[in-house]
Order: sequence, then C-alpha cells, then structure tokens
Amino acid sequence: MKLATWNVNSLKVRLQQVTDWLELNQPDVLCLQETKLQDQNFPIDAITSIGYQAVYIGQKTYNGVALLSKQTGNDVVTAIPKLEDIQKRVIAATYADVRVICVYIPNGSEVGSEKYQYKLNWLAALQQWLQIELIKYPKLALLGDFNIAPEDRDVYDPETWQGKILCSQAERDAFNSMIEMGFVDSFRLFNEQKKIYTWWDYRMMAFRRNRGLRIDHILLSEKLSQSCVECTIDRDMRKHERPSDHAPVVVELSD
DNA sequence: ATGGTAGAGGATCTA
Repeated sequence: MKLATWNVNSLKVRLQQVTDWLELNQPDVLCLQETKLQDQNFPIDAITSIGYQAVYIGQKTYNGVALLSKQTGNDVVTAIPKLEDIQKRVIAATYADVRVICVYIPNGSEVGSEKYQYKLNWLAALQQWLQIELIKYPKLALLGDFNIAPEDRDVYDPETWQGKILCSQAERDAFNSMIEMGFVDSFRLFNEQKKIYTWWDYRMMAFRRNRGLRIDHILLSEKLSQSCVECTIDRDMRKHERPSDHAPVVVELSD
C-alpha cells in the first residue's frame, strides 16, 4: 500500500498537477491539505475521471482537506471529536485495515500569539484523539502538514529559527509526545541526513537556495512502521511551474 | 526589524 500527503495550497490552481501526479505515482491514498475550496466546488469529476475517489471537507479561502483514494474509504470522520473548531483541518477514513488520518495542523503565526495558543490547543486535542484511535486501529497512519520541524536538522538555519514558530519547544514537545505514544517518523526510518525539506517559502528564492523546513510528515503506528519499506519526498514537484510551496511525501508499505 | 511571494477575493488575511 502506498500512502502520500501533499499540501497543495489551492486545489483549484494545482488540480492538473495533482491528477498528473496521481496518474504517475498511483498511490492508494493521497492526503491533501489547503484545498481552499467549498465542498460544492470540489473538482470531483477530474478526480473520478482518472479512477480515484474523494472525500473532502472544505471552506472558503482557507484550510480544507481531502482524501483521494483508489478504494472507497470507510468510517469517514471530518473533525477531531470533542474539539470545537470551525476550521476544516482533519479528515480520516479506513482503507482495508489501515486507518488514515489527514491533518492540516495550524501554522500558529507567531510564538505567543492567539493563533499559537490555538495551535497548541489543537495539538492537545489531536493527541487525546490519537490515543483512542490507536486502540481502535493498530494500523494507523497520520499524514499531513504538521507545521512543526521536529529537530534542528529539519531546518535550514536552526539558529535563526531557534524558538520561532514551527520550531518552538512547545511545538516540538507536542510532536515528541506523538512519538512517545508509539508513532514513528517514517522518513527517519531511512534517512538521517540534514538539509532534507518538504516546504520552502515562495519568497527570497528560498527553494533555489534550499532554505526549507521539513514540516510535512507521515507518522506510522508501531504496527504499520514494521511494514514500511520506503519514505520519499518528491522534491521535484517544487521545481514545477506554479508550484505549491510544499512537496509531496510518500510511504510504501509492504503487504 | 523589515521585506520579499502566492492564493483568495476584491481590502486585507493567511502562510
């Protein structure tokens, strides 16, 4: 089974790139973030015409998540239970015996801001939910834009980013508590290198200078991590004309 | 400290 995640920063703008990417890579499930579409505008025909299905939850202008898949997902959930949140940032479904949770974790804007507090609250609610999901689904995959660079080696200039948004201790603590509950950072199963990123700011020629951060992740439950044979970042998509500022991340799981 | 770019939507807000 192949699972992938991609923050597309507007599915309307990136639709052709997404369908081309699906046809080329043939994942079983692709998690999308920042679709920025209301549900009535979701391009369902373009998705179904290439043999994929979709479940989605969106809103005007901001956020929005979707699961594109070859098979029909079961038990679709479109919010974190018990979290009051008008922002559309979560969608989950089960494919065979694998539970897939797609998240667009809040950016947080600036450490200490109202949006930062919202991010930390959101992460706390996510963790509580994950504890329950892990019991229900031993094969659990959490994919998405985490807006957290877990370690300094995931950051192009750790000194500049020290304590800043995406890198603050509280954010990293939240990431690490997910690791402590048994999730594995699939990328680090195969690659211990620095300077490998999934997001590069549009400004200041950041991509050309490889000034990026690794903030998009695929976390696998212990059970699923045992079957993981590959995790790759499709950096070349960032070279595309009118690219998303994020690259896709992909895992391959053996049967 | 500030600004640079991109997307949505039509002035700013978010990232």
